[in-house]
Amino acid sequence: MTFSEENYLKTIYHITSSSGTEVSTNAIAEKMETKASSVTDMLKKLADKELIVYQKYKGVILTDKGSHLAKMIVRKHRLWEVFLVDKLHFPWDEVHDIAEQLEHIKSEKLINKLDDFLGNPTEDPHGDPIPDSSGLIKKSNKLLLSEVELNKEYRCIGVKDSSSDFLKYLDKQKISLGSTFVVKERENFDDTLLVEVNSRKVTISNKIANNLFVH
Amino acid sequence: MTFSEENYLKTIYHITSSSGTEVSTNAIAEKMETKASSVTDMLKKLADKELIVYQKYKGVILTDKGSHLAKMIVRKHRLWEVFLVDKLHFPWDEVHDIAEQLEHIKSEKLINKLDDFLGNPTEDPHGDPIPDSSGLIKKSNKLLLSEVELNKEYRCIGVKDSSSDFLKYLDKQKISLGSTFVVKERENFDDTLLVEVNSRKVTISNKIANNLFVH
DNA sequence: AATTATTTTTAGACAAATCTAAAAATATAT
DNA sequence: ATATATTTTTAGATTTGTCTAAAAATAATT
Ligand SMILES: [Mn+2]
Ligand SMILES: [Mn+2]
Ligand SMILES: [Mn+2]
Ligand SMILES: [Mn+2]
Repeated sequence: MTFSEENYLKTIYHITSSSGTEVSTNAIAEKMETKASSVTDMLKKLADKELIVYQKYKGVILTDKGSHLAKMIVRKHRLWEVFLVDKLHFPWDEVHDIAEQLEHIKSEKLINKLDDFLGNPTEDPHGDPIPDSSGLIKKSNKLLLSEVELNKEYRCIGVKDSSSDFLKYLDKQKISLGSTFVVKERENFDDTLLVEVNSRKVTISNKIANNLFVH
Repeated sequence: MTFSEENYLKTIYHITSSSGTEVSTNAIAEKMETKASSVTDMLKKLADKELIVYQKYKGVILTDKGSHLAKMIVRKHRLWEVFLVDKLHFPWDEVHDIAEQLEHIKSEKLINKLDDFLGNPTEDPHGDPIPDSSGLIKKSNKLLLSEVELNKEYRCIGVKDSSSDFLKYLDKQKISLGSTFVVKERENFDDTLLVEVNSRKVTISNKIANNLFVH
């Protein structure tokens, strides 16, 4: 598999797991910042290799084979992210781009040894689950901070958006995975929250609250 | 730079540092297992980028810029090899192929952090020197076991050939970097050596002795 | 139901990296 | 010095992944 094929597969996997249904040509093109015509070309190739089921104009879904391969790429991506943060002490907002490269390194033995070296982590630095070597994903029942009850204690377990901008904002507000949240007030007009973060009062907009997973 | 450009640059660097003079098209083609015509095409590209000095039919040499870039690729290759052996406990004969992939990962910050994480090693698992971040290489005065005096003690500090076959042979004979050698006898007919390896008597052919660096 | 808008696919072009076959330059041998 | 052999370069083709522009299919509106 080429880097390009792997990137398409991973993108289709990510869109599927949030939408659930068939993935459209345009949705792929948008996420990959490429043209729809390029996507169509690649879909034919992936269909030939039986990694996706593709019917003209109908969108695509991954086959079992394609889904497994996609999960293996995600596994590599997230394990490398753990390595970069835990071992090399990269800040969590700088690891994604490097992991985009490392996820294409081909060696099953390497990734399994890396997994052991890291202590078989189940989550990456952004709280996303790491598939195990057979593709199994431990899913946690997570809530968005925006949907949470007042005056109950929650722990931050992940971020929905892991853009550098958002992660740097969280650093500035001293919010990280493991922080405790108690929502004290919800402003009716714009759903802004008044939250105690590790007992420190912080005002959090609805947009921010919509991108923080808690438990 | 593309992977292909990096591989050509590295190959030219390696041939230069053993031969010293201009590198011929055919020498590159042979080492890269490709055709001379493909090499010519790439040489034009590298010359356009001022990474090599190229005159038709005259062979090539690296510019300062090209030489520095080549050393940075070698640096990455060897640091990753150290990581694989020291941290992930790969056997030393399995790391080269994986490092061939990892050497193309682009991030200066990554490689410098990796360097620190590994304790700034000066040599890779095969005894080859690791250029520092400015391209400086600490060179050691090493001898081949085949050229050594009788009844003097030497230490194994590197291998010239690092093919899997040779490294596995050394594992079988329990020879590794740091082993002590005392050559007791040299057979005149074929230069076979009788060597005490860590006080254990071993017969070593001339071909083997020609691929072991000692000090 | 017919028209308009959007999405998707096709057709054809292009850059990168490779190849084969042929031509040109250089090196070797008689 | 001439002929022969080797090395290197060019010419032209191929594969992969991309693009633009146009055509075809599907979806949304009137
Ligand atoms: Mn990521
Ligand atoms: Mn992540
Ligand atoms: Mn190597
Ligand atoms: Mn090495």
